[in-house]
Parts: sequence; C-alpha cells; structure tokens
Amino acid sequence: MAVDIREVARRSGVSPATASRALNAHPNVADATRARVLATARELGYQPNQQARALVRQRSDTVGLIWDTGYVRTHGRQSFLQDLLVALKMALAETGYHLMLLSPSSTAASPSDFVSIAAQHSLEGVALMAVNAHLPAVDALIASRRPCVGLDLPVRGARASYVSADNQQGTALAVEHLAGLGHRRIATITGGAGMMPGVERREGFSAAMAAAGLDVPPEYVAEGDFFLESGLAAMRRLLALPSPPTAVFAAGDLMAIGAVRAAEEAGLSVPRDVSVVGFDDIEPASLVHPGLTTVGQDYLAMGRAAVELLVQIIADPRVTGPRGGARRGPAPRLLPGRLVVRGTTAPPA
Amino acid sequence: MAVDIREVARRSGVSPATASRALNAHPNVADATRARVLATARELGYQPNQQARALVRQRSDTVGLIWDTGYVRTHGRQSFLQDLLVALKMALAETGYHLMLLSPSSTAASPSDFVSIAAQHSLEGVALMAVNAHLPAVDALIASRRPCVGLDLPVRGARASYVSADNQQGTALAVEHLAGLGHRRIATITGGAGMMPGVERREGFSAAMAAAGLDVPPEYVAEGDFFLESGLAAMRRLLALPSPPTAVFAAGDLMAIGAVRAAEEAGLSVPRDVSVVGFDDIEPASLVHPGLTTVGQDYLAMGRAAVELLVQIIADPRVTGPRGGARRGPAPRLLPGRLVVRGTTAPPA
DNA sequence: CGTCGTATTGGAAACGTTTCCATGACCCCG
DNA sequence: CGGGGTCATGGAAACGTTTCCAATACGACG
Repeated sequence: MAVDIREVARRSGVSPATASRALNAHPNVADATRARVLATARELGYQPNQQARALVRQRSDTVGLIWDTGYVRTHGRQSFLQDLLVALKMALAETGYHLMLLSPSSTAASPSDFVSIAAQHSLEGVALMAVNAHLPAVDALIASRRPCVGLDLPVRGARASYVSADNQQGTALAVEHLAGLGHRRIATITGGAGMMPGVERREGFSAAMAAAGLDVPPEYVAEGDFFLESGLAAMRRLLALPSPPTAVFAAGDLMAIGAVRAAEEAGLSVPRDVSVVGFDDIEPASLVHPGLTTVGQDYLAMGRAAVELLVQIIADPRVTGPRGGARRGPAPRLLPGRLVVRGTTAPPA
Repeated sequence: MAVDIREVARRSGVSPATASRALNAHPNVADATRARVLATARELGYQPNQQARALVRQRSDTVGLIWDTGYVRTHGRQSFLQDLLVALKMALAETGYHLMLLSPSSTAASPSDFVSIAAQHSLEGVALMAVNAHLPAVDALIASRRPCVGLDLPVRGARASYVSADNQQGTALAVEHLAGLGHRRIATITGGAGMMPGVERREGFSAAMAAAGLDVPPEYVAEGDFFLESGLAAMRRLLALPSPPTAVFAAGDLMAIGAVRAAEEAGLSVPRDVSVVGFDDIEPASLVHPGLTTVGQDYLAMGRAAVELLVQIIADPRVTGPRGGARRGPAPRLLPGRLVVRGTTAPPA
C-alpha cells in the first residue's frame, strides 16, 4: 500500500542504503544521486515509517506528557493547566519532537508506573503535569534517569528539572501592590497544602508581609483548596473576624472570585470596602465584574521554558551511562509573574 | 539495556514465539507455560517495545489529534475546545488507544499535509479540531480513507464522520426559553460564518423564531466572530436600533458576556431591561455576575461520542480494500444541549 | 608506477516484535 | 491398534528503516 524506501531506491537506481543517506542528508552522497532520490521520493509521495525508524535508531523523536486528566478536574486549576498544555504543544512544535498524551491510568495496572509508560513508547523525554497523586511513580521515573520536566511540579534529579511560576516573586508583587495602596491588614487564602503553588504562595505571603513590615496574625491565614467554593467559605470566615482584613490575597483566581462573591454577599463593595488579588490570571479573571486584579503568568514563556529545559536535558552528553554522574539536572526555571491591575483593588476606606 | 522478549523467553525456557503468545493472551498456549512466562516477564520488568510491535502488526494502537494550536488562539472558542480535548483524552484512555497530539505546521513543509502526518505515524484514526484553515488537507485526508472524526467540524466521507453539538436543538432551547418568558423582539449575535457552529446557530435561530411565530427583522441579526469584543460591538449596534430587542441570543458565551457588558455600559440592567442567552457554557459563564444563562454542552459525552465513532469506523470491516464501498461513514453524532438558566434572563419589562 | 587516502556506493545485519508454517505429542473414536 | 484431529511449541520470515563494514573507483602524492 504505502511506498517504502526500497521502492524509492529501486526507482532511483540506487540501493536502500544510499537512498536512506540521501533522504537523511548524510554528507557522503553525490549531489546528483541525492537530487535523483529526492525527486523520486517526492514524486512517489514517500513517507518514512516512523516506527521502523524509531526501532532501528533507538530514538523516537517523541516526548510524552503524562497528565492525570481525572485529577485535573478535582484540583481547581484546570484552566491554568489547559493553557499550559497548549503552550507546551506550541513550543514543542518548533523543535521537531512529537507529543504523546498519556494518562497514569491508561496503561498501569495497579500503582501507576511511569517508567513502563516511558519505556514502552521509547519516550526521549517526559513532561509531568497534575500528577500530584502519583508521586512514587514520579520518583521512580526520575530514578530511571529518563529526562523529565515538571510543569508546576517540583521534580529534581540527575536528568530532571521543572518550570514553575516564581511564586515567591509573584506573591511579593501582589502584597507590595496592596501595601502600596495603604493596606495594612492583609489576609491570605491559601491553596492546597499538597501542591507546590499552594505552599510556595503561602510561604511567599509571609515573607513578603515581613518584608513590608506587616504582621500576619494566624487567623489571617485561611485554608483553601484552589476551588471557588473554598474561596467563598474562607472569605466568609475572614469577614466574620473581630478585626477583618481590608485586603485579601488569594493563591488562585477561582478562590479570589469566590472571595469577591462572598464579600458582595456580605453587603460589602469590592474594591471600596475590601480589596482582592488573585493569582494565575485565568480567562475568567478578565471577564468578571469588576475585573480581577491578579498576578499573571506568561503561559507561552512557560511552555517554551519547559521545552528548552527538556531538550537541554535530553541532549546533555554527560549523563548517558548508567552511572553518568550523580549531578543534579539543570536549575529549575522560575518564570516571573506580572501584576495585572484590574478592578478589585483600591486604597482602604 | 532494556530487557526484550528473547530474554524473557530464554529465562522461561521457551521460544520467543511462545513467549509472545503467552504475553498476548493467545488461546493456544499451555496454562503452565503462560504462567511461567508471565512470572518471568514481571520479574524482569519486561516492557514490550511498542515501535517493534507496531511495525510488525501494521497497527499502532494510536490515534492522532490534529489541532491547530495557532488557530485556536484566534477563533474565540479556545476554552471550549480545550475542554473538548480533555474529554477526548479521557474517553480515549478507556479504549487502549494512545493519543498523539499533532499540529498542522509541525510536519508539513508548504501546504499542510495531513495524509503524510497520519501515514508517518501509522495512525489508526485521526481526530480533527480547529483546522478550519486547512480544509484542503482535511479533504485529502478523508479521500485517503483513513478513519477520521471531526470535532465540531463537519467532515463526511466513506470512513469519516463527526460529532458536534446539536446546534439546531440547542438554539431552539434558547429561543423557546426567551419566547416562553414573553419576549417577542429577539435578536441574535452570530458567530463566524466560516465555522459550522456559527452558521448552524444562525440558521437554527431563524428556524426556531419561525416556529415560535416570531419575526426576525434583518437588523436583528448582528454579525460577530465568537470573540468578546464582537459581542460588545454587536450589542451596541442592536441597542442603538430604533426599536431595540428585549432579548438577545448570542452564538457563543464570550459574545454573550460582551453583550451583557455593552448593555450595562448603556445604562441598562440585565436581565431587567434586556435578557441575554449564550451558548457553550464555558467556565466563565458561571463566574460572571449575573451568571450567564446559556446552552450547555456535555463535553464528556461529546468526547465519548467522538471516540465511539472513531472506534466504530476503524473496526468497520466493510471498507478495508481500496475500493471498499463508496458508502458514507456512520451518521454524525449530534449531542443535545441543555438549557442552563442563570441570571441573565427574565421576562421583558 | 605503486600506494594510499577519500568519496561514493552496496550488501547485510540489526532493531524487537508478531505470525505463518511445520512439527510433534496427545487424545478420541472407530 | 490405526487414523484424524486438536493442542502446544519452535523455527524462521517479515515489518521498514538505519548503519556498519567492505568494496570499488578515482585522484594525488611520493
């Protein structure tokens, strides 16, 4: 059915070996021969079989994105991760790597086994996203020395690194913005404790507040889980305090939107009575009214950084053997956020 | 490095042929032998090489999703399609097929060539999304008789079909809702004319209005392009009419949100002075205030339907030869929408 | 003129599977 | 006890490439 390289070779009057060389731009092939083979290939519509190619070359030109689609619906940052996926795909398209989408459950019998997934498909690299529920599998993958990059997931290892928002810096941006407006009683609504963005933004908040010389009473730290409802509930608790905050930093936009809603339900006006800042700048942030002030991330840059990191790790010749140096992989890439001021922040009353 | 099937066979005291049969649940292999091979395989951590497997079996167990990530940012329905992608992935995970993400630009030199993309990766099926800019390539792909399913894209052919929202029915739902509330002057904001949802929702609107015995003056049809700004502009035009509508059906949620914003800018109150209905039920629809009344789609069901369709087409034995019947593929699956009543609709003043 | 390096090419092995075909063992039934 | 059938297994080919190695031809250099 499909035309193979032998056919091309035969019609060009050369051997398959030479045809292969001509098609793959090998140096040692006569110009005339190369031209002839190329012409024949085009004429016949020859398409190299990637499986055969991968089999013999021992490399697939493919990277995988392991991504728990089930988890994604339950962790409140779905739209953020979907945007990130698109960014990753776009960045990858320019490198010549193909992208395979894989789910933890799809192949693994009992505990998910990323090592097997990667091995089966001869993945040259793996991107990991929303797999917080499969940390042992991630560790095993790293230990197998397969190139890895975590997206918003702190994976480190000899051939592993990660990209993430600079949560410390982004949080500082938000706090400085609020402090600059004159707020002194600033509370925070945190994200899930099991996720890196959750803990880093929480710690970043304390650090930034300290840097601004502001105090954070324990009751000003309200636990959330990145979902809207948790933002609503947390804000209700904060507003019920004897001395409620005049501004709130929520670790995620969805919670921030929930906080705004809670404030309005309590009869308060945002931003007049209370200011709210979110994080991530998801699409809805610009659509709600008033528009949500938030810390935006550059998804495209993040996708690019992830791909750069992965390509760099894959290409690194220092660690090819089984004991190729116990070094850490390249340093994580922390992408700075930018403050997007919309309508939910103002000086305190 | 990796352990292959010969190793498993050797350690089990059988031939590779038998080992293969044991591992692939072939009927004719003794229970004891099978158990022995399975045990050895597990013990050795054997992982079959998918490329070799695909090469010899002439099937890859892989379907591709061709998806123009560039286009996706320019057509105003990004979040809808991203949700659909997730749904597709989830449905596919249960079938054993792997999913390869491909972009038109990634492989094609000049005009995008989906036939080549599919051939190179031995894709057993192809899902198509947001490729309105590559219709010739789509046609060529269909002509190549490779199983195809369009997502929100009307592809038909011997081995091709598509899934989509039932735009006619969904639009009727919206119009009936408005008419039921007592509205008689109902306008519409259309989507892009080049996209199926755009034209079907526009036609559906006229049909539903006629069925309700309502008139649609030409100036009540305002052109949009699915983006927020176009909804804003269209609504401004509608409100400037000598006899403005009391209700508006927008073909997409983003435009509907824009319409609400335009109404509020004009000093009107939604839904008191004017009602607005959208379509798609994207995430922001539930987050804006007032919540947008819209026609919701069941993404998960849509993803499932697409996968079912594709699997069915792939498995269809009637068309295997080059001239295997000029029949059309299975009928498209139109998924009914459901009306989600939130806060942007009310009886006319 | 002989020898050596270089450029170009072909033959054949290899990648890791699956599957076709043949072989032998075994059982059942006449 | 013989013949035909089924079952279990092994040998080897095949899938479509790339690449190692050898072979040839050619020019240059001593």
